[in-house]
Amino acid sequence: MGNRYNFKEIERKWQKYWAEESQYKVYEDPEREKYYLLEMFPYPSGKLHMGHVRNYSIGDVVARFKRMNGLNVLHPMGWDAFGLPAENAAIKHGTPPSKWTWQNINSMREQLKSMGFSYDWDREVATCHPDYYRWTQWLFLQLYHNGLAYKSKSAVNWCPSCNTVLANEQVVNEGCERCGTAVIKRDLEQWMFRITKYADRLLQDLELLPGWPEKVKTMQSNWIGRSEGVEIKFTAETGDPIPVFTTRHDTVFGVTYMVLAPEHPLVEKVTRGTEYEKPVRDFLEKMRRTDETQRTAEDIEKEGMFTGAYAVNPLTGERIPIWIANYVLMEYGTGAVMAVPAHDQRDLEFARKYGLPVRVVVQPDGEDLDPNTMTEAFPGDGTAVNSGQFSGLPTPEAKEKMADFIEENGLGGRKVNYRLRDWLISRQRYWGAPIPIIYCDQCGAVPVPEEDLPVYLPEDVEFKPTGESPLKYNEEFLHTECPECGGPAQRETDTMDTFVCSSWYFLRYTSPYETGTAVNKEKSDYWMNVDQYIGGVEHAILHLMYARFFTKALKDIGLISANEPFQNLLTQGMVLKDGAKMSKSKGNVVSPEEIIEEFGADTARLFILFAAPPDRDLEWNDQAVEGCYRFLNRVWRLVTGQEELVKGCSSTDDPVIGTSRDKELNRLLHHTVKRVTNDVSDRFNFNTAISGIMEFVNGIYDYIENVDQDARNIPLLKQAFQVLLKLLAPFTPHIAEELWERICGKPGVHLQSWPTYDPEALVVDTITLAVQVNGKVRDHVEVSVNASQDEIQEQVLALDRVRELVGSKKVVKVIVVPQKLVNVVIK
RNA sequence: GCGGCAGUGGCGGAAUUGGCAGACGCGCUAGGUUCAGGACCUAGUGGGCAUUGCGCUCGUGGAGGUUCAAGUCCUCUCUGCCGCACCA
Repeated sequence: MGNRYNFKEIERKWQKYWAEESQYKVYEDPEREKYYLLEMFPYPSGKLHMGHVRNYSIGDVVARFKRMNGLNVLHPMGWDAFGLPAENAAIKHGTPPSKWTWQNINSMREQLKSMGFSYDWDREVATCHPDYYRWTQWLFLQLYHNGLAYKSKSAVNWCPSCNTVLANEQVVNEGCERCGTAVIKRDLEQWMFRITKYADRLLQDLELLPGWPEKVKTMQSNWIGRSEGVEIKFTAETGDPIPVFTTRHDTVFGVTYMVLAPEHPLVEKVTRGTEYEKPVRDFLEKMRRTDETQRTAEDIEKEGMFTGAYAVNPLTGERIPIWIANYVLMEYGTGAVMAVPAHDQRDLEFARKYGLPVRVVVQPDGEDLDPNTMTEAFPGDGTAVNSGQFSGLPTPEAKEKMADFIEENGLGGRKVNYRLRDWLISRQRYWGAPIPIIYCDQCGAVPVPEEDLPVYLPEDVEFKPTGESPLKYNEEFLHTECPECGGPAQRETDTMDTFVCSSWYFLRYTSPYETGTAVNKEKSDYWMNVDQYIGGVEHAILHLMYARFFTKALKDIGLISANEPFQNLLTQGMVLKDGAKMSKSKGNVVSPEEIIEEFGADTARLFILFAAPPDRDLEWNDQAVEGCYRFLNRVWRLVTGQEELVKGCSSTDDPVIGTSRDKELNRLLHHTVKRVTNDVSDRFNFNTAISGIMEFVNGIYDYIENVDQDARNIPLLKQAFQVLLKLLAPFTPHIAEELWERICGKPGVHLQSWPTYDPEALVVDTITLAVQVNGKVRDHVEVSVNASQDEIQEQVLALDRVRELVGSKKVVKVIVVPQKLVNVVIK
């Protein structure tokens, strides 16, 4: 091999070597401190994109760094392999989803390997493999037996284009998260996970996660949407109870009407046989139609209709009309609200539109609301008025007293409501883990016995052009025996939401070959929690909430000990080109393959880590990529240029420092170690870590250029080169290993201990202080590092420049900031 | 509307605890050196004014304030991005 930086040859060589040496294989070792580093596993779409490269490059730096710091690092990789694209490809090209998926996995695995990521490939999992989904099914059964999985008929979100139901979380702007098609409501019987049982803990335990971004915690907390209030029992004149949930029970004296959601079961009952029956039915029909199309409109007009019925306010005994309106949601609270137009903007708009009365029951301090003219509701705190014995109380107190009153008199009670819904996991799709349930005419829904798992997904299937699941027509799959009575029975043909599969994969990595259970408890106890999780912020709610739910549920069932899955979370920014996210439709995609081909994996990694801090968006810049390539060439020339001089890595003695040049280089060396260590370990600021290494390289060049060959301190240079390669190792592993082999005679830079710095070496004799006059820098002064404040002050005041500026003015005071500057204040 | 984040040269970004704004890199300019080929080396590079000097001055979205000292703290305000959005 010549002396040029031949990245292609080098990268291939070391990837092969590391694999042969099994350098990244790990075992549980109670003697050693563990570190579980995890990046979100990819969907095997076929090709790695820059987002993956960024995610996994960040992770690999941390993994390699922690390893060099002596930790036992678990760094696994796998495939989130079930999902719709495989089926779409099957319908389009006739390739079976399984074949398509495994081909993609194989080619993406090769691409990951060509980046030099240090995964323990022996722990690889794929959620579509029977050895994996068998345990997904098994976990479903555990949830089922513990009352956390149930079947229920309800109005669900249906995507007519994907031919499946969607979880609440997968509905974005009233459309399908995947294809954007407007979602419609259908009444279906579906399998659900009782995540609402964990609502409070999911919310509370966010406090146990100081290592998560505030943004993600806020999003989860908003999604859970906890609100404290009171449920009050209103009663219709028909005798039917109409409970309402409110957070403003202190305004109950201001209720002038009530509103039911259009889907509320009482609507039909109270209108049946009355003159209102037909108009209400027409209205509901109209609502249902707009529901499907127009719900995305920004400010849809509040619309409603009187039902002809009345209810009684249990606190006042007042008779109030019952309306229906589009702004009341059946899914939240009780599907009915008490309307207080003076203190709720929606109620006020509605009241004004339909001429309903407005009554003020809270007066703000120093104001006097007029119910006849007010155009904006007053939702704030004030003093209760027109509220019987509660009048005169400030809002917080009124809330307490009235809640007590309501409870004492049996009119209702305090209640906590959540926005979070149970997790609907049934999917009417083929390419997913079959739900292990059998339907028997005699016995009903019967869980598949654990010993019969897995319920295999048949792989030779034919797709209907309609996109309907082939499982429905697969006789062999469909027909079975009832495990209870042995009679003929049918299998559930729905599969599980792929988010179920990804809600526990981090546990499987801890014991991927375990055959007796989903997770080996001893091993997961050693490895869990994940110390650092890295991935895109787009999973802030769905995946991260589901994984937290699973962890808590499995802990309660006794399968694991962890309460939270991910101790620290880093959400990386997007990779942009020309200011926009890379996408095929915009034509601004840069493929990782091209970059690896042109500049090598080390350059790709270096650029992506150098161009921006990991949590920020990163703008792709071809020229800056070349800049990184030039830097690696510069490193290459530096080390190979001195190769003969600095050969040999056996001596561990510190070099003897003689000249001031030596001292300078030595100080830079220790300074760089300190800086890079801090940047990588505390802050994950790889961009500044790399700039530190660049300065170090510049410093070594300076030394070589300014010191004659025979005057160079060879032990010092040796140390400098070794430290440089160790610092580079986590970022650009291949070139670091190649150059290490060249100067040390054998490979192994990644097995070295991370360098430490000597605080002594950082100490200098003199330091340069900035000299300010009235806060502006006017001069610099060199002072002894031991100089006292008085000595420094004296020295500064004696400076020509300072004396000139002071002139006849008076020195008011002199501020000396040690190590930094001196400010002379004059007047 | 509510919540979160951000705004610094031509560009990506530094400034970790209030202490020299612009590290490092890209780009650009000039010079050198090879042109064996994605070069390399040296010097310069925020604006304006001076450039026979070493200096002066303005400058971190905007306006105020606190301080000897503010990108950093406080008040108000503008802009952009992201998330949620009839949740009673």
